[in-house]
Amino acid sequence: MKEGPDIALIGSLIGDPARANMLTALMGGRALTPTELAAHAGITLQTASSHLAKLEAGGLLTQRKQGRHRYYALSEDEVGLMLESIMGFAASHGLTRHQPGPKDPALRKARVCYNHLAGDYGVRMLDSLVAARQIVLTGEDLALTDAGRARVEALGIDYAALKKSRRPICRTCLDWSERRSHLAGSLGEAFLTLFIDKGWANREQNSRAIRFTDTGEKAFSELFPQ
Amino acid sequence: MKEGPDIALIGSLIGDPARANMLTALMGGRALTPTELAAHAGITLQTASSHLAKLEAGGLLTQRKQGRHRYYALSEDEVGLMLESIMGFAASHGLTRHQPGPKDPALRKARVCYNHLAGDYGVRMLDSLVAARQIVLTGEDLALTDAGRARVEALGIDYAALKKSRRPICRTCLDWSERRSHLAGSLGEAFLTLFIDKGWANREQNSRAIRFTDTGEKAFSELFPQ
DNA sequence: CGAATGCTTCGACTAAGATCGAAGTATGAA
DNA sequence: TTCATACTTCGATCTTAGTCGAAGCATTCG
Repeated sequence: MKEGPDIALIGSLIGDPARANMLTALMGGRALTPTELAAHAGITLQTASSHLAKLEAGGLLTQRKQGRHRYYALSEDEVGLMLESIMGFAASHGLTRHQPGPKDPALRKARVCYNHLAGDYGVRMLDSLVAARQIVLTGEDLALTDAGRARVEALGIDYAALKKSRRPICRTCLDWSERRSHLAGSLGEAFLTLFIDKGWANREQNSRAIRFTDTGEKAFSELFPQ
Repeated sequence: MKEGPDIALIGSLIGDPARANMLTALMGGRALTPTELAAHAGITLQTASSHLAKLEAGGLLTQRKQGRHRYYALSEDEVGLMLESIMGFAASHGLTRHQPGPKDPALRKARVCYNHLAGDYGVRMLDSLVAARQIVLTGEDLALTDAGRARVEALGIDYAALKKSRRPICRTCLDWSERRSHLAGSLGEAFLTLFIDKGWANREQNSRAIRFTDTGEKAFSELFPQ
């Protein structure tokens, strides 16, 4: 009868507070167990289990069994992008669940957006790459230039491996705190992994915040001048 | 207690089937009355009225009184972008409400995405503008080049007026049928208005589909070669 | 082999909210 | 003024689904 995709199903999955809390926790990028997710949502394990089954059936989550643990994670990049776009709208209307506290500035400075860097630092990184003509817009969203590719490989990122996968290498993702775009896609993920592997940045426990070390700050500023 | 924006509230607003149907109808770009929206959703006027009040309180809709009619519309571009991103996810998981019928190809070819052109034609238009270097990526998403500006003004679009408003002129919007970006923002809206004013294209009644006339097809192909 | 941990399933309770009939308000037309 | 249209508010009903206790699998460890 109606035309177009069914958004009500997805909306109702996101619309329950317990499920929304779990999804927000999973935006931190780590795979989490039902027990951990139940704690995040403030509900019992039984209830969490039923929610997780629904989220998985709806295609938002995937699970991986490992011993007697089950690890849940967001199923695709698209899920992260979709959630971030909803967060963007919610934030712009003052719909926040937290009283602005000490954690807030840290989140705005640098945080994980599922698997890549977001916040002020994420936006600065993309700006800098574009200013240096290492990334440009093509028909299919963003693309690495030859210069960009050389730069990326010099940093030790395996470009060939990214190329092989069917995932888009570069994507834009709308930042809810900055209200501008930052870099997502497999390259975005590779950059964040690089920063952490090099010891330039650390993920905070139970938070989406990313804390840069002093050397990390310096390296980041040199790599991505403003 | 939790950090980050409250996505549950927005999700629950979108999550009710009746409200989702109304929002989808409003993605057609026309402002609609409660009576019309009730018909789209298949509910009585009383129920629709209560839903519309909630959507307005949540910031998704605005209303404009005109005589004894009330016209509801999506409140901002952001709402359209958010809904389209959810539709993108839903469509990629086969969550469609319609049995693929004769209307479907028309929608994929060209349709309204709130206030701008989407579908194959929307994507082709952005591709062509980028290939001709009339639009490029800057730090802040897309931007018109000088060449692009001249082109736009030659077509009769009032660039100065677009510039004055606080709305972004160019924006990307992820297309759910093509799964690539097309042009949103005030320029995207201006282009669609132009096509309709020139008689190149018409909006179908009660549908998001856009039908190009023969002269419209020809003009479009010349303006935006592949 | 128990015993313990991690998780799911079942069943019953409860509360939130979607729905509509009926009545009330506002605008416009005759 | 009177009637009609468009919409909102109120109140009652009823379904849906979120919740947790209890019990049941599965896996690991001693």
